[in-house]
Amino acid sequence: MSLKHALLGFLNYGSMSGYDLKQCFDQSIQHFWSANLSQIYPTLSQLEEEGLLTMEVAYQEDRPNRKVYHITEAGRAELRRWLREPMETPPQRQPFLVKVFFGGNIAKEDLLAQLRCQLSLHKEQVSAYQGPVRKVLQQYIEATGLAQEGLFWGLTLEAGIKQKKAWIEWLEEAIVKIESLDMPVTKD
Amino acid sequence: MSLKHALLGFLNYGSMSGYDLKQCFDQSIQHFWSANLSQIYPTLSQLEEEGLLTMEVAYQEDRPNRKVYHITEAGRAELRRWLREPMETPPQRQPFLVKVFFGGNIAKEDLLAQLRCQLSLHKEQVSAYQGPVRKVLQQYIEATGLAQEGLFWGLTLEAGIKQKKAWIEWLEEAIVKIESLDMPVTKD
DNA sequence: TAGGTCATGTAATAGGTTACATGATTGC
DNA sequence: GCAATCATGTAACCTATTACATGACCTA
Repeated sequence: MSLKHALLGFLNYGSMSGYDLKQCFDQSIQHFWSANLSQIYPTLSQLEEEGLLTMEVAYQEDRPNRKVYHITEAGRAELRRWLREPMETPPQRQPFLVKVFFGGNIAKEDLLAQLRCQLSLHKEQVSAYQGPVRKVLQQYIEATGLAQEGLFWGLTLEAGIKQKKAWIEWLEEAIVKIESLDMPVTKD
Repeated sequence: MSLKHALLGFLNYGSMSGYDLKQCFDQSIQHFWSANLSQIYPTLSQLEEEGLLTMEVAYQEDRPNRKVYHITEAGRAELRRWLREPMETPPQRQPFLVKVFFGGNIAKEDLLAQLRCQLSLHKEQVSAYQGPVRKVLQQYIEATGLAQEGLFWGLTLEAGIKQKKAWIEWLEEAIVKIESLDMPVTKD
C-alpha cells in the first residue's frame, strides 16, 4: 500500500501527528495522492502495531492532545525496501473514456458538452499546478531546506503537468474530429 | 459506477453472457478499464434486480449453460442518463510518483533503476497499443459494422497512446536530470 | 495427462469514501 | 451566534482483487 509508505516517508523528515500528516499530503502530494483523516488514523495505528512507528502523546492545554508518531529503524528499513522494490504500471481506470467509447448513444452536442467540460477542468488544473501548487511546493522546499529532495518533488509536479497537457491536447483534437461528424441528432 | 454502465453499454450492442462481456472488456476497453469475472457476475445480478437487464438461460449440451442478459428500456435510459451526466476529473493515484517524491532515501542508481524499469514498461505498452490493440479494435469495428462508434473507440485508443507518450517523455527527461546529480551513494 | 476453454459463482481481503461523533478555542 | 481550526476517532459502505470451488470438453 502506497499510503503506508507515504506516511513513513513524511515521518522520516520529522515526527508528526496524523493531523499534521494530512496537511503534508494536501500541501505537497495532492496532485498524485490523497488521503482522508479517517484513513490516516487507523493506518498509523497499524504501522505502530507493526513496529514501524512509535507513538507519544503530546499533552496540550486549550487544544486537544496530539499523538505524535516517530519512525523507527524498522520503519526506515521498510521505506527503503519499498522504494527499491520493482513495480509494474498499475492499470489506470478512466471513467471518462468509458463515456467516449459509448458516446454513440447520445447526441453529438451532448458528447461535445462532456468533452468541453473535461477540457476546461483540465485547463484549470494545469494552471493550478503551474501556479499555486508550484508555489506551495517551493515554500515547502525553503521551509525544510531540503534542496536535494526539492528536485524530486519538482519532478513529480512536472509529471502531473505533462499528463494534464496530454489530456488537453487529446480533448482539443477529439472535439475537432467530433464536430466535423455527421451524426443523428435525435437521441432521447 | 462505471462498471455498471460499461456493461449496459456493451449489452446495448447485443445480448450476451457475463463470460462474453469479459471478452468484450479484454478486447476493446482493457487499455482504460478492466474487470474480473468475479466482479462482473454479481454486478449483472444487481442490474437485473434493478430492472435494467433481463436474464434468460440458454441451455447447452456439452457445455455449461449460459445466462444471457438483455438490456431493458430502463437500462437504455439509465445508460444515456449516465453518458450525459456531468463529471469531474477523478484524482489519479500514481504510486510511482510517491517513490520519486521520496527518492532521496535511496541511492541514485537505485532510483534510476526504477525510472528505467518504468520507461521500458511504458514503451512496451505504447507499442502494444499501436500494434496488436489497434488491430483487435479494427477487427471489432469490422465484425460489428459499427463505423460510427469505431471512431469513438479509436479516440479512446489515441487517448491511451497520448498518456503513455507523456509518461515516456517525462521519464526520459527525469532520468537525464537525475543522472547529472551529485548524490550520496551510501544508503542501505 | 496436463493445461486451456467454456461457464458459473462465493468468500475473504484490501483500499478508499462518506457519514457520524465529540469538544474546546478562535475569528468574523 | 456561526463557522473554521485543532484533534481524534468509528461505522457503514463501495469498489476491486485474490483465492477458492465446480466440472466437462478439447487439444498438445
